[in-house]
Amino acid sequence: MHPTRATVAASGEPTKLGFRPLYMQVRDMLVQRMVQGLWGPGEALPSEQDLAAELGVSQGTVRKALDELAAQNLVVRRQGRGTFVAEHDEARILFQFFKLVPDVGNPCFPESRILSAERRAGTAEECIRLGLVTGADVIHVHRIRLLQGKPAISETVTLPAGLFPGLGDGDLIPNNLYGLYASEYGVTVAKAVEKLKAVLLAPEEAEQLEVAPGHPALHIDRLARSLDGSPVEWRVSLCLTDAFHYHSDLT
Amino acid sequence: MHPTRATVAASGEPTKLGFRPLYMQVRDMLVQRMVQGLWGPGEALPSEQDLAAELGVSQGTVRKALDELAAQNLVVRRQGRGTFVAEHDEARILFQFFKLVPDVGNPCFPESRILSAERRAGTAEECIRLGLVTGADVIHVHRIRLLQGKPAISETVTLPAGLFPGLGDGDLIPNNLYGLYASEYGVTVAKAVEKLKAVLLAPEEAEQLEVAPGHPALHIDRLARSLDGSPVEWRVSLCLTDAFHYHSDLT
DNA sequence: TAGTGGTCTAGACCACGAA
DNA sequence: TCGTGGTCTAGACCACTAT
Repeated sequence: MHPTRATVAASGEPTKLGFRPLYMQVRDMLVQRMVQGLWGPGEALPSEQDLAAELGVSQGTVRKALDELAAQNLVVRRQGRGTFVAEHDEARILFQFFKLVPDVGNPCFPESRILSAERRAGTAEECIRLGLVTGADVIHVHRIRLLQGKPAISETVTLPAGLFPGLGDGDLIPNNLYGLYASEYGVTVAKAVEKLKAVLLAPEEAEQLEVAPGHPALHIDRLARSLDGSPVEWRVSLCLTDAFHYHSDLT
Repeated sequence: MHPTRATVAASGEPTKLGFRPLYMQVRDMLVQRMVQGLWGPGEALPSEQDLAAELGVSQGTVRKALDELAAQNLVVRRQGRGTFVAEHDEARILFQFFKLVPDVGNPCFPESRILSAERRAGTAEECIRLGLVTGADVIHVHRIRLLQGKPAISETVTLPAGLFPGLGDGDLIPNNLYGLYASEYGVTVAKAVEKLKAVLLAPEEAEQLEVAPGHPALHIDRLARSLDGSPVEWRVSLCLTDAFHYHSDLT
């Protein structure tokens, strides 16, 4: 049925050195198809049996690939229904990407008040962080985010303009940006890295957040990456942590 | 070979309602044995074949159980050698439990300077956080931790005295506390939850960290839990984040 | 009832590490 | 050389969902 080492999708060479386990090849191919937008967020993937037949591997191998994708939150498996591409709905954002929760009460999604949105040449730092050539165009958004009705976060978002044509040109900018990236531009935020520091607010920042200058705030520097690992968004947030805290699970 | 639903370890009932998949039962039993100290940190577990034979399940079922434990960092699998109970060596602490890293350079383990260590009745808050009855004895340690040779963290650690008899009574308190808990008291820290806030340092705290009062600092409140989920340690850290940051992976 | 993912088994061969 | 975990297969039955 199979040679000693089958290679999915017949990449040509007999894969002597540098071969990879079949299930990893299957996993990578499935990711590739998601990147290409073959299946959009919320859509069902083919069944394990169908994928196995198409790729010429056993169902167990497809299953192991899908299990890994599920562990990375890239797909959601539902018994009796199928396997679906993960969506960036508010529930997922809340449990995966938004770590600021009230000291008392349940996690909640912040409202947004846009202060500015523009397209311009990126600064040196912006281009480096986003992996762009110096001087490439970026989209820059500044907004205040409210929790429990009060200003809690001053947030600046910087995006590669090439990935998001037309974003912010008069359009409304929705509260849930990752959902917009996915639905309008086919860009899926798959993971992010955050760097946290404690800082003092400058007068301007303090005014936006309606506290006194010199008030302490949590400074969060986040770089979000897409399915293929390329930088998609650089986001810097200044968070008031008087009634909230950043939740971190060490497992 | 097996009834419709085998139950590992013959817990008596035929497991009608509330039965659990075999691999979960196997996983829980393995955790139970680690809790009991049957295999100490760093020791090898029996091979998959041996465990399968002993428990009367297939090797695949044991494997799935072990894979889950490996995903939780409770065991480490090494091809060709065996499966080992995870240790709290500095490498693991560094990648799993110590998230404060230099802005430039590699993560490093902090040195410690003990300021106080005492055994006393716990405060109301301490007893609540640790799940103890009001007024139970706790061990309280206060130390300054140094990174790159300079004070960076003021840390207070509170433990249930009952779990750690004799700790701090003249003994040296090592740098790596989780290693001590495991090796001397058979208590394995398996996971923890942290709450982060930005605060201003009070005069006394500032003096200990050799900065000016009112300097911003990252306030980290950590509750660590053992294999069975019971609270083991409450730790509050005040961290200078001028040259360091807290690293958080969102995956 | 049909189709999906979830569990469990049995057996084969491979890659790695230690003796 | 042997024993370990790692990969892959094939097939069975179960639980859940939709129709």
